[in-house]
Order: sequence, then structure tokens, then C-alpha cells
Amino acid sequence: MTKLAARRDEEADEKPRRGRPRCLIRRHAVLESSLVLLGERGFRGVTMEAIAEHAGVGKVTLYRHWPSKAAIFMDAFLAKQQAEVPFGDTGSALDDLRIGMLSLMKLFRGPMGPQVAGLIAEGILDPEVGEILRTRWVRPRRAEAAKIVQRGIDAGQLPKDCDAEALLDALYGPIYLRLMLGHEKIDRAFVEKTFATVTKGIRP
Amino acid sequence: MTKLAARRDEEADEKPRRGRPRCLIRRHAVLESSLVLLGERGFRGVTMEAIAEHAGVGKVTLYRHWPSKAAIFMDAFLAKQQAEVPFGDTGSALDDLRIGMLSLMKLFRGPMGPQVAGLIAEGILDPEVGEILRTRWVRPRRAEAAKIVQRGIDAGQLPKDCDAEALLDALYGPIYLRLMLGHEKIDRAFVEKTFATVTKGIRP
Amino acid sequence: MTKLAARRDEEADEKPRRGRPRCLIRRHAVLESSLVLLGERGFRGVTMEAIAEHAGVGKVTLYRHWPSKAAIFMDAFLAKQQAEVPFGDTGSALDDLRIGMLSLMKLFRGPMGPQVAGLIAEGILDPEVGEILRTRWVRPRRAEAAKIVQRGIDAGQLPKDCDAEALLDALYGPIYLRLMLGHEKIDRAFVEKTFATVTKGIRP
Amino acid sequence: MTKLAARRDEEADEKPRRGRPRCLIRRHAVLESSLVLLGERGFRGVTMEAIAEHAGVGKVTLYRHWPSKAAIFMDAFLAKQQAEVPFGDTGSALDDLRIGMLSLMKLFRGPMGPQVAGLIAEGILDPEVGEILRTRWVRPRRAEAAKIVQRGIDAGQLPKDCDAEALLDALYGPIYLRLMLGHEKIDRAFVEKTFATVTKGIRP
DNA sequence: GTATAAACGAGACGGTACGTCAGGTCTTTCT
DNA sequence: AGAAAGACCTGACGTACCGTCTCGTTTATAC
Repeated sequence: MTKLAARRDEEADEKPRRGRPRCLIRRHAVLESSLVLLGERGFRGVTMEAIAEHAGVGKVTLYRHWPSKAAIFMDAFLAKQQAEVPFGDTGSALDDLRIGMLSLMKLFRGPMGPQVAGLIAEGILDPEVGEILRTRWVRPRRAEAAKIVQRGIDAGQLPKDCDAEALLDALYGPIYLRLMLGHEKIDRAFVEKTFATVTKGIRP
Repeated sequence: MTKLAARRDEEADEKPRRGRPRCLIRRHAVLESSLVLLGERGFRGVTMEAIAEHAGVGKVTLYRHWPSKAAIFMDAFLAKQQAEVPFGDTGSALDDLRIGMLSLMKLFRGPMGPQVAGLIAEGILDPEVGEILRTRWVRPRRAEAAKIVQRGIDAGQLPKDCDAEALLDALYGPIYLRLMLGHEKIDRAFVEKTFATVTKGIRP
Repeated sequence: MTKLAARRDEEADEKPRRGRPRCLIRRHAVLESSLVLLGERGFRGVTMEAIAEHAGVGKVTLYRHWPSKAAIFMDAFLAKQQAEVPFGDTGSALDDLRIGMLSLMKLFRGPMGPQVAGLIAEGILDPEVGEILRTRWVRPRRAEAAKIVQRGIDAGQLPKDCDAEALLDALYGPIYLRLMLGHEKIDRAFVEKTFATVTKGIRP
Repeated sequence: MTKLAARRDEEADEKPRRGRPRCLIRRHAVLESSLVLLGERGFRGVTMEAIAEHAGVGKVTLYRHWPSKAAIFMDAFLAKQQAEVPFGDTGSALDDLRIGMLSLMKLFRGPMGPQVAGLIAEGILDPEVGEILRTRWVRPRRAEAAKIVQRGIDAGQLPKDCDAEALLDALYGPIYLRLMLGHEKIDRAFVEKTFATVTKGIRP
């Protein structure tokens, strides 16, 4: 966490530090390039040197801004991703959750699907990456979804003893599983069936 | 696939070829060493050279027997794993599935949990590894589980239109999700709750 | 030459230029620091960045004042060195030359010996440094020595056809050789013997 | 010394070491390339990477065979140099020494002049290089020259109390000085005059 | 038996990428 | 306007592994 959090600390540093400030243009160029190369060569095939060259940037600049390749991809992904993959807000908690599942499906079927998978894989292989992934991707989304569940409980649409975490894992786990193992495709029928099964299963 | 399948082809080669035959002792030493080092340094930290040195074996021997590092780990894992993580055979399809979930839980909570996660991660990052993983780990287990589901359908314990794939994803997906994201722990209560929810959800 | 001469041009700039004048205190701090670091780490080990940091000065300031690392050392050396290593002025040209040899010996045996050697080495490896070394160290001293030789010729202490350059090389060459190859030590007996041999050799 | 001597130790290692033996062809290619590049770009301008590329060799091979850039040049120089720059063997010690001076002159005026100068400079800036330079270039030549001096003493051509080291420094020092400072050129007249002066000076 | 062919340990080899260092330039803010 | 701080591009550094290739040696069958 320390390493990956470093960048954030600096971001939090509101006071303008001495010396020449870090150039945001370069920052964007790097994130842009990393995604381009990611598309062309895949996670493993992208090297720090390739990113640097493609972005017209020195390698040192990369290491100044990010502690590792995975951290670059993380930033690039989150920057592009923020506020996408929304949940609904329809008044019905069940509908909201269903909308969330469908938007995740869309994400996973699009070009970012393999990227998310790659990030999760990196998170498994490198604990630091895993931690930052949980902190910046999993938990924020979970918090949002948990609010919906709470609303459902309050509105009597979900049982009072409903375990939000287990419910969300039951809904999303199957989708993530197909993304990662690639044994079956993630189509609408599958998502709807999963949703139907689980929601029926939790009803009192 | 080509690369990873190579080893199997040779295995199929029953006829004793001329010259000195490949030494099984070395084979075992390598698999042993790979697991030891995996425990010490994690997936990323283990190198072919380290395995070779630890096993007291030349690098060429590694490449003669296996086409890649992941293939070694795969063999090591499957050798240790074979016939573990059984499903039950109790007469009740639901009980059999539940037993399968619990034995998977035990596996994931033990020392092999991170190893499975690492293999899956490698499978995401390297398509060839992904393919072999599906071929030798996912599909065999699926086939077995599908048989149980079919038995359940035949016995009237499961609805006739039951989609085996979706059902298995619904049961196992949540457990795999927690293994890979590490956001919550995989305890018995969670497994039981997931089982209860899903089985209730699919009942007609 | 261009690069190394730059500093001199500016020095010649007598007219006080516009804006804040360059701070001499910094100049001294830099020269001081360069010698300190030279003693600690040797010629190779001293970097521009280290000098800047040690002197509490920006790197740009360094490059504004001097065109290269060697130029800094050259200035530092010459500043400390000025008017040392004198020739005598005894009325006897031979005695004057002998005094010059002995003062050079003292210089080479002291802490500046390795520094002079280092400067000469830099002068060999970098032609620009070599040129400035000749311009600011070798030739001024040669000119002085040549005057002594001329006085000796005029006074009949040296033969009329005496080749000043060859004579000086014969006297000083052996001392420089031992400084640079380090194969033998530079002691008084050696200097005296060299002086005796050469002066006997040139007598008509 | 340790580092630079390493290569030699291995050379002395007569017993054929285990594993694939080091390839002499590469060795020669590297030495060849280093001299070519030295001629083109000078001591400073040659990089390990350039040598490696020019020789069609991996960088690791360079570091396996030699501990430093200077060590490569040293080997290349000595290989090309061995048995050149001979002394004479005319019966007359003085003539032999004179011939030695003239062959040194020829060496210094040719393409190897700057190379020798560069090696000496490196020897000043890096003590390890200095040591190997003394061991493999200076002392062997000195030993040979000292034998000539001894022959001269025995034959009565040189005084009995003649200090060989001081004499050789007096003869060669001036030539080396001009090579390294570059303040005057090394022509035959200069060498002859130096020879004449010194030999006259030591005569009893 | 003895030849032969492959496996084997060791380690050299050409590569690619790594992460770091220093050089020299530029862009801020402070003085 | 000068200066310190430090970001920046560049290029080289020395190292780590990769996967391949010799070596000399060992160990099975095949002749």
C-alpha cells in the first residue's frame, strides 16, 4: 500500500511544492499511451520503456509519478472508468441492483473487460496492487451498492436480516467468474437468470 | 495450447524411445521445488533459474519437460490436487453440491488457495495458460458437477429446465470472487448462506 | 576550447551587467565544495549534482558559471594554487630552476598531487580540458621558466644554443612521469639527481 | 587489482572448467571492436553498449570477461602491443637505450599514441586500472630496460653507481610528458637531444 | 560387449527490460 | 533579474531472466 499510495499522498498535498511542478500534460500522455499499448499488446506485452517512448517521456518521469507498471494501469483505468458502471436509482432496490449488473456486463463485454481482468490478475500476483485495487475500485462500488441494499431493506423490498456482502457476491460473483475463467460467455440471459435466482432465493 | 499441450503428447508417447529415458526423479524434484519456492516467493518471484538451481537440475531439463513456468506450476498443482476437492455422492444432488462447495472452501483457505488464485491470474494474463487451465482444471470439475446436476434433475430434486452452467456459476462464483478480490473472508457461514440462497432460488 | 573559454570571456566582461550581479560568495562555495568532495571521493566520484547540493546551490548556477565539471576543478585548483610553486630568483638561473623543481616536488607529494594528476588525466581524455590546462597552467609556468633560462643564457650560465623547451622537459618530465605512473616515489634524492644529470649534460 | 586480475586468474586456470567454455572468438571480436571504436570516438566516447553492439555480443558477455571498460582496452592494447616497442641489442647499452627511445617515439606518434595516453589517464583516475597498467605495461618494460642498464654497467659503458630507475625516468619522462600534456610535439630532434643530454650528464 | 543416442548439469551466449544515475535544459516560485 | 528547487529528456549503466546453445558426462537401449 505504501508504494501505491505514494502518488495519492502527493495529490492530497495541496500546498504548491517548491521547484518546477509536475507536468499534468505528461501525466495524461502516459495514461493515454498505457491504454493504447494495453489494447495493442495486452498486459504482459506492455513495458515501461514502451510506455515512455510512446508517450514521448523519459523513463525517470514514469518512476517519479508511479511506483510500478500496474499503478499506471490502475490510474489509467480509474480515470477512464470513474462514474461509469452506474447503479440505477429507480426507487426499487431490486431494479437498481439489476441495472448495476447489466452495466457491469456491458463493461466486461467491451474493450475494458480484459483490462479489468488484467488488473485483478495483477492484484492477485502483487499484494500491493491488490490492496490499491480494493481501495479504489472494489470498496467504493461496494459502498454504493450497500446503500442500495439498505434502501431496499428500509423500503421492505428486502428482508431485514439481509447480508449485503453475501448478496452482492451472489449477484456479481458469477459474472466476475466468467470474466476470469472465460469458460462461458457473459450474455444477457445469464445475467438475468442469475439475478432472478438470487433475488428469488433471498425472499423471505 | 500448442505449447502447453506438448508435454501431454510426449506423455502419450508410450513407445520407449532410444537413448536415455527422461528421469522421473528429476521431474518430481522440479515439481517439489516449484511448490516450495512458490510458497516462499510467490508466483512472480519464482524464476526458471531458481527452480533449476533449487531442484539441482539444468535449465535445459526444465524446458525439455515443460514449455513454460506456468506449465510447471500447473503440473505441480494438479499432481498435488488430483482427487482432492471431491464432490459428495450421497444420493442427494443438493448435498453433493454442498459438499463440493465446502471442499473448495477448504482448499481456498489452505496453502493452495493463493496458488489457485495465482494460476487463474496467470491464465488471465497469458491466454495459453488460460486454455490449459480450463482444459485441465475447470472443465473436468465442471463435467463432474454437471453429472450431479443431471442426477438431480433425473431424481426430481432439481427443476427440469435447470441450466447447469448458470447454477454452478451461481454456487461457485461468489467463492472464487472472494478468493480473487480478497475483499471478504471465505468462511463457512458465507458458503452455507450462498448455498441456501441459490438452491432456494432455483426451486420451482 | 569554445566551452572552456566561455568563462573567461565573461570574466573579461568588466562592465557591470544589468540585473542582479552574480554572487561571488556562491562562486567560492562551489570551488570550496568541489575540493572537499574531490578529497572525499576522487575525480570520478564527484558529480555536478553533488557539488550543487554540497554548496547549497542550484545546478543551473553551476552551468552558468562553468561549462563543465573539469572547468570547476580547474578554477578551484588554480585559485588555491596561484603564486605557489614559485621559481626562485637568486641571480643564478640554475638555482632558480632547481628551486622550481623542488617546489613542484612538494606540490606533488602533498594533497594536490593527485589533483594535478587528475586534471592532467582529464586533459588527456577531453581535448577541451587539455587545451585549458595548457593555456592556464602549463604555458604560464613555461613562460616564467623560459625567462629564467633566457636570463641564464644572457648571464653565460647556460650555453647560447640552449633549447629552453627541451631543457624544461628534461628537468620536469621525470617528475611528472612518476606522478602519473606511480611506479616510483618522488623524493628529494631523485629530484636532485635528475637536476644534476641534466645540468651536467647541457653544459658545453 | 582484484577485479582486474580476475581475468588473468582464469587464464591461469588450466583445468577446463565445467559448463560451456568461454568463446575465444567473441573475445577477439570484442577486443577488435574496442580498438575500432576507440579510434573513431576516443576513450570517453566509447560505451560498453557500443562495444557490445559493434562486436555483435551481449553486454553480459562483456561483463563476464572483463570487469570494466578500461580492462577491455588494456587487453586490446596489450594484445596488439606485445613485443612491439623493442629495445635494441647492439652490444652497446647506450645504443640499445636510444633505440628504445626511438621506438617509443614511433609508437607515440602513431595511432596508438593517444591510446597509451588514454590508458595512463584511466590509470590515474582509477587506481585499479593504474595497478594493472603498472603490472602489465610499465614494469615489464622497465625490467627489460634495467637489464640493458646492467649490461652497460658490466661493460663499463655506464658508471658503476648508475641508478637505473632515475636514468630511465630521465630518458623517457620527457617523451611521456609531451605525450600527455601535448604542449610540444615529439620529433626526432627532441628525442636525440634528450638522449644526448642525459647520457652526457651521467658520464663520470 | 560395445556402440549410439538421448538426457543431464553446468554455464556461456544474444536479447530484452529493468530500475537507477548523472548530464544538461527548462520552468516554477521565492528573494 | 538572480537563484534554489526540482521536473524533465537523454543516454548509459550494470543486473536479472529469458530461452538457446555448447561442453563433457552419464545412462539406457540397440546392435
